[in-house]
Amino acid sequence: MTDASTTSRQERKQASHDAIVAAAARLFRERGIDGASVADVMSAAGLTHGGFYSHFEDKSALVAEALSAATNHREGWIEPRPDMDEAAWLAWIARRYLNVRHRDDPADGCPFPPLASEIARDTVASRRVFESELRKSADRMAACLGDGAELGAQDKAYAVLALCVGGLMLSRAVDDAALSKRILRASRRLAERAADSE
Amino acid sequence: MTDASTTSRQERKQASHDAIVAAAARLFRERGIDGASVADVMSAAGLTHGGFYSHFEDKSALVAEALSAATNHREGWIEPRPDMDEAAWLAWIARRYLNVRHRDDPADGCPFPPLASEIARDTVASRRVFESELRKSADRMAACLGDGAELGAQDKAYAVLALCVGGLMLSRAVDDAALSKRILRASRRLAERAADSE
DNA sequence: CATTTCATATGATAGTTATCATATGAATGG
DNA sequence: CCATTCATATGATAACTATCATATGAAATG
Repeated sequence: MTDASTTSRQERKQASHDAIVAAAARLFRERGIDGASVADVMSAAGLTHGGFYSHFEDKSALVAEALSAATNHREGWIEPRPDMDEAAWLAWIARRYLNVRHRDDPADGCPFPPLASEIARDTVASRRVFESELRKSADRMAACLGDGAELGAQDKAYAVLALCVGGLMLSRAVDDAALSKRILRASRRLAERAADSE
Repeated sequence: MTDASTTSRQERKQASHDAIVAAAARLFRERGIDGASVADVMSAAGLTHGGFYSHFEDKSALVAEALSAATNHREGWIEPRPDMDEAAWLAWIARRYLNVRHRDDPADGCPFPPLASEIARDTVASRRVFESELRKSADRMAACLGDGAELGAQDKAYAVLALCVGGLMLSRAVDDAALSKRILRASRRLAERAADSE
């Protein structure tokens, strides 16, 4: 119960915990929640399946932590750019999100598009985490936007997030590369129109 | 091999086939593809699991047919309204889609939000069907829109679809009812801005 | 150094899954 | 009517799932 020497055992457990969450964050985004089993996650974390339940209550608890970890890891994607006006910033942020590199790398990308529909059917706890992470993203985005007559900065943020999430999802669900790019580009253009030019 | 009397056997098989597809279209939208087993679907269609493989090659073939059936069933949601100008039509169509009734009834709603992310990981065949159905929706929508300077009617259609799909998905993934409504409302407002007012 | 603790591994369990094989019984076609 | 076809039911299979129980071996403690 000493304090100064936080034991190596605790540290190792924490390291395992983090490895499990990191592996889950990648696998869930890549294959979906149902598509990645507990054993898959544990093995991707370099462990065996048995120890899982000494780290998490159940799979859904892991879902919540993994979702949180994935968004925190990507927190920086919404950045203020004082050199830009609102329209330019929207064009910039939309381009940062709606592009083929992001489309083709779900494991490292935004967790909202691949996970939102499964989270919608998951536990209340998971939905609360999703909500909290979405709020954070919207707040960060709103700080870069101005209030317009019909649409406040917060509202703009939620709408632009919806557009980004939907655009990326649709671009991943079609087969034709040209159409996929078209969806990305068209969504970027509409995002710019969230700006109020007064 | 007579023609006039299309035998009752064929008719019954077709009826069963249709019942399976209809049940799948509902269940997949409600629970996701992984969330509805072949046996679940067959039982919802009033049949037992065994006969499934005399109707479909495999589960993925059913996914493709169910997706197609669901979109065809909802084909009418995109309607021309010659009495409205572009902005009014966009406000009207967005309101028709982004509302709490639709949000709370996925089994009868648009299949894109609940299925897109799973389809993105499914077979090429499924993605082709998704693409084809998305194209149909976009074409119908584009016919009600005008070409603008930066955004053609088709592009507007894809962007508005992305916004609708994303907005509905996010509104389903959060727990707080007020936030959910806010997402719907904000997305509707942004949809109106797809209009070119010249 | 002996003992206890505990993180993880190994090994079950019960349930679910997609898929296949065979049985049944009604509709067909001679 | 008898023989055949065939849509569907019943029943099996092998793989996979989340979860739990116990074993093991290294670290912590006295």
